[in-house]
Amino acid sequence: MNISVFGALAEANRLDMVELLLQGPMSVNEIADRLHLNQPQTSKHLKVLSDVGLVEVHKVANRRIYKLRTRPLAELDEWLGSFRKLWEERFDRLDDYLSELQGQSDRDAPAAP
Amino acid sequence: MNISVFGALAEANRLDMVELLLQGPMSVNEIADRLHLNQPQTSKHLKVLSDVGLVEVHKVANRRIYKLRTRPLAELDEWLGSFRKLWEERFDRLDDYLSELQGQSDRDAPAAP
DNA sequence: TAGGAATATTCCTGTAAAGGAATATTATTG
DNA sequence: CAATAATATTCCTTTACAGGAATATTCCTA
Repeated sequence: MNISVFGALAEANRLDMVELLLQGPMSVNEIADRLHLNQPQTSKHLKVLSDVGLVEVHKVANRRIYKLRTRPLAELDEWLGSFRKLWEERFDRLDDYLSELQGQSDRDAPAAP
Repeated sequence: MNISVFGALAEANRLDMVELLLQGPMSVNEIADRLHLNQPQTSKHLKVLSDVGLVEVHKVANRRIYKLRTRPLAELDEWLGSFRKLWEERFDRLDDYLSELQGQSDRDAPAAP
């Protein structure tokens, strides 16, 4: 898992951008307008997103069209896969750990409290 | 989506902690040892994880056992769901957007320059 | 209750990063 | 080529935060 993706998404405006771009590719000014940001900030944030591969740019005449890239999100999804069993199957090794802590002596453990 | 989760995971040691805790609940010193961190740093990072709900603590005698919480990860998974179609079905609204930009006038567009 | 684990907290410092404002750059169009 | 639209970059200031070191706290045990 590329940790920089988390860093990029850890900023509110950038998270908004990513969600906005779900609607489709968009120019800088369009993004700025929709999110009520000024243009320089928008460009800066887009650069961060671009650096971590969350968006790609396409030059079209005067404008730069930013488009969401699926790859990093797919990788995030994959990473989450390791954890998915945590909530799909009941996962609670706490009890195991606790009895392990106590020297796992008492063989006849009590039922679930 | 709670953005603070991204913030918490945006730090390498904390990401390591979360992945480590996938193996099961663990005490502070155990975590510190395994990740080659000192105890104070470990406690600090665990506090951050705890504040965003990624872990929960159980007091056992002298120790504090930290355990992964599924909720925020499940929510992250759910959030990702909005994007999942991006890579599952082909998703490329760029062409649509481009022709939309050009006023969709010229029906017979030229090939790539 | 004193001593000692296990853990949390505080203080300090350096650094990364966000926002504002101004300016530079690139490309279009007349 | 001049003027202008669209976007990127730079400079500055402020703030958040990670790491180190020291210390406080909590809880067990003899």
